[in-house]
Amino acid sequence: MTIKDIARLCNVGISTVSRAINDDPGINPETKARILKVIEEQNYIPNNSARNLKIVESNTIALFIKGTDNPFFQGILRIFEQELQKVEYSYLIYPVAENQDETQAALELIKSRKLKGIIFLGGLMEVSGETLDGIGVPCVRCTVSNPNIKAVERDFSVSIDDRREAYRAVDYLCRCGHDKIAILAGRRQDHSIGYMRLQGYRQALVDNDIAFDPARVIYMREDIAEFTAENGYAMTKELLESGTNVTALFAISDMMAFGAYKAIKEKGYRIPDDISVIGFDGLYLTKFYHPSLTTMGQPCEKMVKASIEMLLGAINEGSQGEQRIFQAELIERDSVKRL
Amino acid sequence: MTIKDIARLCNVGISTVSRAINDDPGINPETKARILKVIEEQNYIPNNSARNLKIVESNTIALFIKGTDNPFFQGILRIFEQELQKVEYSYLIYPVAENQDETQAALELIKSRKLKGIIFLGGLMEVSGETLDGIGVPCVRCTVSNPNIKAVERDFSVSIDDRREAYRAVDYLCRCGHDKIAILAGRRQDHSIGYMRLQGYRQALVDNDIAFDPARVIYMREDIAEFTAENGYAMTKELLESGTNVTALFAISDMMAFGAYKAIKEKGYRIPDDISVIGFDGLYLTKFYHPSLTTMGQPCEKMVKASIEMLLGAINEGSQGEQRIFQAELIERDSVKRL
DNA sequence: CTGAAAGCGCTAACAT
DNA sequence: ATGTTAGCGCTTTCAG
Repeated sequence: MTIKDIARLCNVGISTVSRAINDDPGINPETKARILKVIEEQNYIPNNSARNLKIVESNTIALFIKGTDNPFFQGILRIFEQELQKVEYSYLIYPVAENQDETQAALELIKSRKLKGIIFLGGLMEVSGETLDGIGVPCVRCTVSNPNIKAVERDFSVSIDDRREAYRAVDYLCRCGHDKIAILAGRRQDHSIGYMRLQGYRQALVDNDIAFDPARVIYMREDIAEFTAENGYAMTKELLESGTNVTALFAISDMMAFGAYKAIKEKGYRIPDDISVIGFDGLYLTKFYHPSLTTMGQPCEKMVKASIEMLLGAINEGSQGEQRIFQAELIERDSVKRL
Repeated sequence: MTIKDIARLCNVGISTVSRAINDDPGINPETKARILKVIEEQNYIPNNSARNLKIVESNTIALFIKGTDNPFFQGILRIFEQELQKVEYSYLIYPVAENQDETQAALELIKSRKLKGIIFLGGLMEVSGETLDGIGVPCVRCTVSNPNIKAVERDFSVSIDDRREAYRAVDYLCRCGHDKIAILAGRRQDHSIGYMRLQGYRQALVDNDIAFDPARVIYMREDIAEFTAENGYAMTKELLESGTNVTALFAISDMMAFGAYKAIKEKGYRIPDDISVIGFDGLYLTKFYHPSLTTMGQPCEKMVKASIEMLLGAINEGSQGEQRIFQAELIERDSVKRL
């Protein structure tokens, strides 16, 4: 069943059918109704590939997401879906596999779907601004902060300052009277958020006149998936069994904090009485742990809105590249004790 | 940059370029290398819409997923991604929005991408087998058990028997000596899994000579999202404040059990000493709650593999429709006390 | 307001 | 081994 068949069935030309489908103003309402009826009856569905091939421009933007299993992204994705509805562009969500090259996929989709712009969620940690520029349509990277990338003219990104927010988390612990603070850090060779959050931790210690103790830095296990509860659990167990004296724990992700909870409780310690815990991200479930987890909440809604706003600005007004850094919110709950 | 441009640049015909791109055996390796080099240099990317328009058949199957924010699906999705890699078909993941009609989307994609088959994850609760049959390519519904749908010839589905597994969960509670068992159930008007799991609960009570007490059935709150920790929290609070005597709690989803944990602990009760809790689904995080949550684990890996197997069977051998029902696994952990 | 016709970029016969 | 050509199903001038 093609447009031709419908045309024949209706005794009209195919362009008239096309007009009916595409809400073209210049068509007799009666003809249109008649055609639409036949289309309905015949269960005809236009072939999108053919349409995409022909059209010169679409009003489509895409959201690429790498790491659909990242719970932090899931919350963000939800907000995106909600916000993108409000926009005059149609959108498409493209989950990219861990080992897949999103730049390549982007190029492909831009061609075949005539994309107007792209938002990248996750991935692209190491990619240069030039590469992004080479994509040809405006791109904004959401929640990716990589200070190693120098900005180019049309580089858009929204993120938090990982170093500063980690600093704030640890500083908060210090101000609560803690001075034996451990960190559940990233992998040893991490140069991205894991590294930056560790930097923030160290600086906070310095500024609070607390000596840095390498024994209180637990690096992520290489043999377990990154940023998971499982890893946090193993790391915390390692810490607890090392006998290192600790009154508070900064986990660089909430998931890891959940793992830490488990390890701490298993050892019979109480949170926050024996060990205080602070997380990072502001996951939905932080409220539903006991005690509820104090955490640095990322301003997801703001970041999502900014991402969309920047992309539309770039598309519609050709605005200049911009790095927008948002402030996280310290969500004080019940997992940190004031000494 | 089109195939034509590449052809001109290489001084060959476009079909030769096409052959180079598509690994056609009948092409001089040197020519091919030369063309590929130019393609590389020029950053040429074939237009997929044009290709899809032209090709008669693809070897693509699609995974439609409705409810990307459902944590249970996330685990499944992960397994799917892993398993689909091993298959001789290429695949595509299509997240469908809550309000979107997946049947329509399916029809569209089948046309434009020449899909060979589809696996539906979530959604389609109410859809008839006939509708599915009308889609034209084999479809398998994964994790959707709806006894109201009568099977048609080419109806494929894999699921668990919600009624039976709920029965087993509650029966386990009974065998542990509990007779004051509450259920965190689905919405009042639920006719799907919520209803079936409630049925299983009631039957288990009957078979264990326990009187049914309506006060021990808490229906999901209408004003809160379904199956969430938040809802489970509110429901459990309601239960606890009602003064109803309860020694064990069956939550029809793990997320709701997480919410229940929170409510129970807030009231100062201990799990499992004061109240035992059993969940349903077997989420990753059940291990990382304290105490770890006893739950009816859905056999995700088996279900995923079966889904793929059935779909390929239908595609390759035109096999008959089939409803495959798997058994859940009672994962005994630390949240249920033997009285 | 409607129809005819020219491609969009590509693949797949069919020739050479 | 390579080139030529006819469409795939649709949108979009351009005429009527």
